[in-house]
Amino acid sequence: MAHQVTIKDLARHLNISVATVSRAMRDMPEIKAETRDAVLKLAKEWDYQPNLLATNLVKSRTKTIGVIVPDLAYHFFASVVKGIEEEAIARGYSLLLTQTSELYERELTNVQNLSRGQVEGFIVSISQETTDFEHLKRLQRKGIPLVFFDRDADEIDVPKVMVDNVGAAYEATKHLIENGSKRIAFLAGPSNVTVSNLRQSGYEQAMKDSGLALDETLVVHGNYNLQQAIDLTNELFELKNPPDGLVVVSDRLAVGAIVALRKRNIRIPEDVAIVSFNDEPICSIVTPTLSSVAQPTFEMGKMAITLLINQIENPESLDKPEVKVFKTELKMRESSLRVNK
Amino acid sequence: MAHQVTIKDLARHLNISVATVSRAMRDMPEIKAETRDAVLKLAKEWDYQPNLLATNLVKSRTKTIGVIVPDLAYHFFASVVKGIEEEAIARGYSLLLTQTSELYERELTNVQNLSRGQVEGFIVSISQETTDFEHLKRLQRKGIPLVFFDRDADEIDVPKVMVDNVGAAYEATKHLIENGSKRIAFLAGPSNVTVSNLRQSGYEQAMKDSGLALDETLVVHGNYNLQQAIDLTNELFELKNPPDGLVVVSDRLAVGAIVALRKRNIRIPEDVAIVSFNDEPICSIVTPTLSSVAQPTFEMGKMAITLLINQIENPESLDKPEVKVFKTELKMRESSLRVNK
DNA sequence: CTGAAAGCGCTTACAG
DNA sequence: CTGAAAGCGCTTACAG
Repeated sequence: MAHQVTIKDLARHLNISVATVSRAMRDMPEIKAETRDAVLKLAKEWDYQPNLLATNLVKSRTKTIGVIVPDLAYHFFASVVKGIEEEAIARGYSLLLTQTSELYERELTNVQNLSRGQVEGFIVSISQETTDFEHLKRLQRKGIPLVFFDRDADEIDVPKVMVDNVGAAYEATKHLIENGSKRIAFLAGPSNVTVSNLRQSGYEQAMKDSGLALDETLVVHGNYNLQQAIDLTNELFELKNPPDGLVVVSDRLAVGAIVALRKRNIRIPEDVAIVSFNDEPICSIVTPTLSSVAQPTFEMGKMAITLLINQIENPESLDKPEVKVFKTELKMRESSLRVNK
Repeated sequence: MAHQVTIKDLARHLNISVATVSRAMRDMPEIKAETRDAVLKLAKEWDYQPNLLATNLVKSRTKTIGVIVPDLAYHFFASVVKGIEEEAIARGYSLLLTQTSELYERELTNVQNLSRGQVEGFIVSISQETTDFEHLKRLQRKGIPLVFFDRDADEIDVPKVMVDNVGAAYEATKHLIENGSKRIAFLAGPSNVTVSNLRQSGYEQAMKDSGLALDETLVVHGNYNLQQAIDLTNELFELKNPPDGLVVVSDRLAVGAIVALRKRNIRIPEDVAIVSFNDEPICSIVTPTLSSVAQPTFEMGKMAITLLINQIENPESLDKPEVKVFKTELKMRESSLRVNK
């Protein structure tokens, strides 16, 4: 077929104007039933559907939202995206879904491309590499609505969907302490990722409050790479005075830690108790099963898009941007539960 | 800010025509350097970027490809998508990424929306539920290029990126037989998923060729749900004559089988040897480590988009659509290796 | 080197 | 109930 069929083709064939075809296609009440039926019949026959680019251009609306996440292969992000998607469909919006693979460069081009008229707003969780937020500030300046979830930029004042990372880490650390750990290490993410830093401060607070020593050598930073988690764990357990508890910033890293500990024949939880974050399905599958802090990912996704659509549909609202903080839940499993303390 | 800045705003402010602004923005050689610089300077100052909807509309090109997969939370799909993405970026194309959540309805609306001028072609892996292929045939009729990977529609003759599922399953089954299994069950996917059926026939062929009985009660069908895998495994091991080998259509299901077997205190691989498909990272993490058939996901993604771009850029080519079949590799791990047969 | 005009495929006052 | 015209924000022959 030479070209896609357009409204003009239909109009010519039916000997009516394009305006009438346009109205008939959208079932506008003023169109005579006969005319409408003829248009619809031919449209069906010719597989005609209005070109969205044209429609969006004239309406200056796309009803589309850009979603930018670090990596869809992370269970956490895939799961939040599912929540975003459900609500988007329910409210008649479409999603333009992109991942940055944790690269600043990708984040930049994704934001720029999508902001060229393609989307009405953004939901973003920033990449590990991102330290320059100019591309996001530009959105603000242009008046394009933006919502952060999980990984945000402190200096950008927009609605955010977060969990109480400090409190969650505090609770997780306390849990290890209650189960008899005294020398607790923290396996952190990259030091520029806010989420990791917040969890670290919750950990530190819990240690202090329990009168336990804070040993700087017990806080180690990695990215979200399995092999690096293994290496860092090995380093920790080659210390003269190795830890007897481990708070890990994510399940992904905790699994690395478990693999390393198994190889070293260090028993979990007897020799070292572990708790981590995200409660991915793998927590119930790995041996020993892994204690982890669950986040309400689906609800977080729904909230993120709700806040965004609010901005889109009430642009004049002068309210201070809301920061929604969701409750977490510590799921206790074998890796931290010591039967005999 | 009231509205996004357009080419007209720049033209008016600089007292030149929109045509000149348009040319300057694209660095066309005929524009005087002075003029160009003035335009670029103001564009930068005002954060102007050409509206993509308008550009695409007039060019009748979007340089964008629709990617429709069942679920991005499946490691296999996320990984193929990464391959697609790399190559897309390298060739100057963008991706419109959507997931169907295995729902036919979503697949339908995704295909329809994107085909309204938004993309120049599709890469699709069909959902579990899909049995009606009309929406995809429509793409063909409209001359919109289409490439399948992994899960295809038999009756639609377009380029496909597959692995030799029959051969891979044959090899996997033979491997179990060589390790002493005689009564081997097959934990299949939904009976309308081609990939599952192909693997099943490879399994059956290997059984026959080895002179082993094919017992219909040992072939059970599930979807890709963990709990169902557990249930099906339990059913298999409540048979009077339970299996001593298990070929599982995917790692996701195999993990369910392992969980069920652990609970029943059935030893792996001593009592039952297991091999599955996809070689997800979890295979090296679960206890025992899981033997699995690896597919070159990244290369498959690159091939899929290469075939698609070929179609887009050489629409007149009359070649018969290619079906690229990639080699798999059986990764042998603890779940199938019996030291003493 | 630059501009006026036509056009991409639609929608929407306005008129009749 | 329908059509002609203008316009969404661009690009591109064509003319000068």
